[in-house]
Amino acid sequence: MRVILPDSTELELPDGATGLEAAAAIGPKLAEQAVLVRSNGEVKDLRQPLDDGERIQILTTRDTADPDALAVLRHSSAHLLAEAVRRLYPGVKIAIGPPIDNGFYYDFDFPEPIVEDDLERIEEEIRRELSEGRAWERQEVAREEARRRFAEEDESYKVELVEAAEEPISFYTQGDFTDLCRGPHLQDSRPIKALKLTGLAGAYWRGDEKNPQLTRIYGTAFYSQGDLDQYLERVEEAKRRDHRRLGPQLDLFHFSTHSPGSPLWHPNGTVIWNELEQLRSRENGKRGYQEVRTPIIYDSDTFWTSGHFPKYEDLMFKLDVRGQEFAMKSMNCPGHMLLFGSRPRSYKELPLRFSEAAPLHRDELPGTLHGLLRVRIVTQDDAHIFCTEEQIQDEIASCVAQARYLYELFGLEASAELSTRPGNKIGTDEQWDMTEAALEEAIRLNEIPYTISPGEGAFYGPKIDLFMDDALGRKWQMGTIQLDSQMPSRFGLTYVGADNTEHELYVVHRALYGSFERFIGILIEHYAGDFPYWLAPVQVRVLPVQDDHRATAGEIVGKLKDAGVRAEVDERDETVGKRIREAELEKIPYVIVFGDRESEDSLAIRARGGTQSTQSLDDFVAGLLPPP
RNA sequence: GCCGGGGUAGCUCAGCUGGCAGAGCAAGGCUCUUGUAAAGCCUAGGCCGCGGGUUCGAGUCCCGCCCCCGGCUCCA
Repeated sequence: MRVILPDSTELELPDGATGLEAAAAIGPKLAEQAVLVRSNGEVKDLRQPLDDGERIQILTTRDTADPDALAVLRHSSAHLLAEAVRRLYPGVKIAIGPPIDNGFYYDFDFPEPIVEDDLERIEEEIRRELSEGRAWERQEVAREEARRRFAEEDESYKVELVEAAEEPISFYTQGDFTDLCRGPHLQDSRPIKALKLTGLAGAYWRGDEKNPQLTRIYGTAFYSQGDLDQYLERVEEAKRRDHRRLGPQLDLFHFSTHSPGSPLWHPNGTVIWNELEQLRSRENGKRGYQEVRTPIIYDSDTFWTSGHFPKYEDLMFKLDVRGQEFAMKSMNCPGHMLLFGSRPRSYKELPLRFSEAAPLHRDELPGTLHGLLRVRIVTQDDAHIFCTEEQIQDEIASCVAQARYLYELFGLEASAELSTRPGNKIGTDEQWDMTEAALEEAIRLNEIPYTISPGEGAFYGPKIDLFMDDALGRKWQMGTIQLDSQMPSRFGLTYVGADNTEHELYVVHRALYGSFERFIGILIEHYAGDFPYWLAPVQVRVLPVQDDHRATAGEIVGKLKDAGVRAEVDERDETVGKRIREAELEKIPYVIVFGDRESEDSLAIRARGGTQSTQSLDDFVAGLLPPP
């Protein structure tokens, strides 16, 4: 048989040859450094036979940054971790141990709980394994045999996995440790040059909180110590961008234990909020949205009608109002439904787009709160578009386009997730075909990378969720665009068509920032606090050099303010160097130093970061960019 | 909510096996009249997260609670 190499040359091999044999046929050094085979985007273990005509690429220990090469290294590292834990903690049960984005983990069921300090001795044990050296053997076994072996060892989680495992079922053995595993794995442990256990956490078996909680040990591994050092440095750098650190530091907001999960916005943070609010208002205005204001609290009947109580009751704050139960809204839909239903509606009014940025209160579980990214007061840039069936496609497309425009404005990169029909859907398959296709087309048209989550849509319609990463690479849902016919019918809403009869009404729920809180959190990390000029809380600071420059500096600030610039003077009795340093730490876009050498026709402008120029006041103001 | 780690001055942190609570920066005062990332001197600042317990004595040990951090679950 023959296989095709990356440079398109063909390699003649005996039938059934493995990746390792292919590597050996090319050169002994390649065989020594090989870690896995990639063919058509899939990865294969070196010990598995190749197919005739297969296009293959052999990855080696020198492909240190290749995601597949790293994954295999980390997967093998996870097995070393399991081996170590099994030796150190008799009676432990092992669950699963996959590679993940920045490392790997393995889940265990310990007879006695372990603590963080235990990681050190486990890591030592792994180091010992590494110095002894380990090699991986692959073995394919019958399901019954696999089940028997794990049952004998009392590895109940593995028995469960065997039931669900796809054929062929394979085992990998290193040292005296054998694990059920699809592979691929390294040939031996020599390429693992750097390994570190990074954390300890609880994790539910199979991700279901009804299942027992296991102990997850996180780690990471690299082909070189330098790569590990670099990775740790990147993590440190990311921590410096953390909005929970920068927010209070830049005097944007803080959290108080008197209202957990609800930020208190300082003047600086409020400036940013208001700029975003105005942007929202301008953009919605251009697209035919109408601003509305609806109540924060409603009686319980409303939430039974809307369907929020059956599903979200335990995350809603409830109130006793003179013996009657009320609740604070966790979404704007009910108010907008009531507003729409205040009088009969004609097809001539549709589409009708109501927008409102009202605070929503959600009683999120304490353990889930996370700075601005997960809060109990959520201010969505919400809107509900009431429309006919024929208008759905255009309205969805327009929402996605607006989201894309918005994100590009900030240089943010989003990814989308399309959630399709669930098992308990209502409506016909033809309707779902139509609406799912409409949503997918809108995403594709706007060139947003996306994945499909089959069955994750609401029972009344499919949805698009838009995600972004924080500084540490964690994904957060931002915008959401959801199609719905259920809510209007729950509130008995229809419209009168040209034929003078009532018709089924559709509504598109959409938020594009997602929430102001989360969006600002992401922006802080995205810019690392260096906001673009139009968002910067203080845009220009003027520093008089000596006392007798204060008067003129004050006049310059006055003129800047008249021109709409957020300017202030820093006339504190500190050296110029100190005041510049502080302006830099506060990340103010422009500093103007004003002394004997300057005049209004010739100002010394220092841009954030240190570049200096000389400009007249008028030229400087003319060069400032207005908000988008 | 669950697993693990934390909470000491406005901020960053030290405080060994229980024995008078500390540093740097920030703040306030004074001196200096200042030129593109930190002038000098002085001063003040603490319910050691909250509540209970053990002890002659608790920041330190034990129990409960709150909040924060890393995850899980959940979610904009």
